[in-house]
Amino acid sequence: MTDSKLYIYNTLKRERELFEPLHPGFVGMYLCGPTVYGDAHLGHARPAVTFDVLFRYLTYLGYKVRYVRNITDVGHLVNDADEGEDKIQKKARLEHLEPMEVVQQYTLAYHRNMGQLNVKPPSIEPRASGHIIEQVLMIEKIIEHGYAYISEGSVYFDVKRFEKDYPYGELSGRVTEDLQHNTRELDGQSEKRNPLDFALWKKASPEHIMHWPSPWSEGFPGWHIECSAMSAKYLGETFDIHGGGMDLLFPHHECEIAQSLGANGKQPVRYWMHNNMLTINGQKMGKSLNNFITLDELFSGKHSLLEKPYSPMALRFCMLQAHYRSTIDFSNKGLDDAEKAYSKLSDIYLLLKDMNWNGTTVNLEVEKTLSSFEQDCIDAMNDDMNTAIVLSNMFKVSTNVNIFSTSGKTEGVSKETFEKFKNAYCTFFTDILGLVPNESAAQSGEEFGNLVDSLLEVRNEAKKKKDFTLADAIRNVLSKFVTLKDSADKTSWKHEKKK
RNA sequence: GGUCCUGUGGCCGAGUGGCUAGGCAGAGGUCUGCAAAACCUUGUACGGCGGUUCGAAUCCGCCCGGGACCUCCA
Repeated sequence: MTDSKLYIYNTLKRERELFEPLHPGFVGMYLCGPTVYGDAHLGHARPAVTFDVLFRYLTYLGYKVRYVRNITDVGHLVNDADEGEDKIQKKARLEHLEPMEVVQQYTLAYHRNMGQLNVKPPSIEPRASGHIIEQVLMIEKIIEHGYAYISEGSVYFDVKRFEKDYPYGELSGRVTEDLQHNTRELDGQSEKRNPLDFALWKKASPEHIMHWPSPWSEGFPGWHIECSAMSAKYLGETFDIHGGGMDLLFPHHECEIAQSLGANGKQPVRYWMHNNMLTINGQKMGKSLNNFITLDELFSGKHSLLEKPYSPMALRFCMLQAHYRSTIDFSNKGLDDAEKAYSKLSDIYLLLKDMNWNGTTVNLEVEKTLSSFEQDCIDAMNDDMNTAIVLSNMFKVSTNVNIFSTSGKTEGVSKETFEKFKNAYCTFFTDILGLVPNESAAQSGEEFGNLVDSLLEVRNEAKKKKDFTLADAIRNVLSKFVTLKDSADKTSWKHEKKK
């Protein structure tokens, strides 16, 4: 357990594996990013936060990490009713905007939301539309190697042919024979030799606005090729970590593997990582179910299912409290709990940040608790990124910090251990888990702070004179804006957004 | 229908063949003019039925419930 090496669950192997990067000291990771045809919703937040924490942790471990997260701004079908119309094109028509205008608008919105969640920007954020050439070149290679065929100006991946040389379905545990029976009729099916074949390039129908020239037709790339082409370009034909939601396991990631093997003859990814999905009040989130919550709606509280606005950090915390491979159920109660719990750890952070060692004795138990804190957190992260245990460790030490704070003495701990612990707590809170401390007095603005302090002076005067009616009246007024904490000698306060 | 995951105390949510998860809520107490905050104490849970084992909530089988994917989806 304390062997202090990172183990991650590899979907390909279906077990935890020791993480060893291809090139010592360097890590290449790729995450399937958003399709920018609509507002970012709760579902976008999960992989973004999950792999943000991984990115941060790998960096903390000393790796030089290149993190690539794409923006999908071409292709992708909506559903049967849309007859294969390009998502982005459809939206553009509805809003009478240029497709790239829509892309820009939602890309900026996505970035804004990610910023609110304190998700770090990736090292490279490539766009599918900017890598048409790379995709065409990759398709050509696949054709050359005999794993794809041209049909009516479109190019399809030949799964049957591919299966003669490589296994297909390993990642998702699919057996092609079973899939045959369960495949539905889709647009363009007649052009395919086999229902399992998937498009690498699609000829654009006349009403398609977004299309590019290619050796086969004016058209657009297939649904899966962009990730293969862009990950290979920036991370190499084989790289370390590929992440995404479990829903992308099949067909998306399966197809990525097939394409890369077909083009380069190499397994593209060494560790496949998949975050689980989320539900709303126990139900799958989906537009048709009317429980689809965008991040803007969550942060503003403007959604019929929400009782109040929830802060980005409440959401982030909520996700960190669960393991990334478990489903998370969102509810007002769950978010309320997360908000309170987060606020508690945030208070501890703020107290600790400005605390200096001034102890006189060493208590074995306190010393032990605080000295093992850092290693306990590292062990938890090393165990397939168990952020829930990290948070649990943080709660365990919160009592110690509160006692230090109320007593004004860091009693029971050696200076060395205290410094190490303080540093570890702050590092894990902000740098690794990526939490931003709650708005403190200092951040509320000087004037606001002065006003509160002045009122508290009056209240303390009143208290001295035992005029509790006045003192309580002031407290009642203030409690609409801040939370007061009376201690023996002074009253501290915390700015909090009230319901 | 096929493939796979899952069922933990009031709620959320880790974990796991014998040793404390944690949070929220609740109860009692300390402090306090009162309250809040903080601190102390308190809960003996692992869907059901069998099996393996010295020992299972943890492994196996069956049953029941929930979910995901198989079609764009994070």
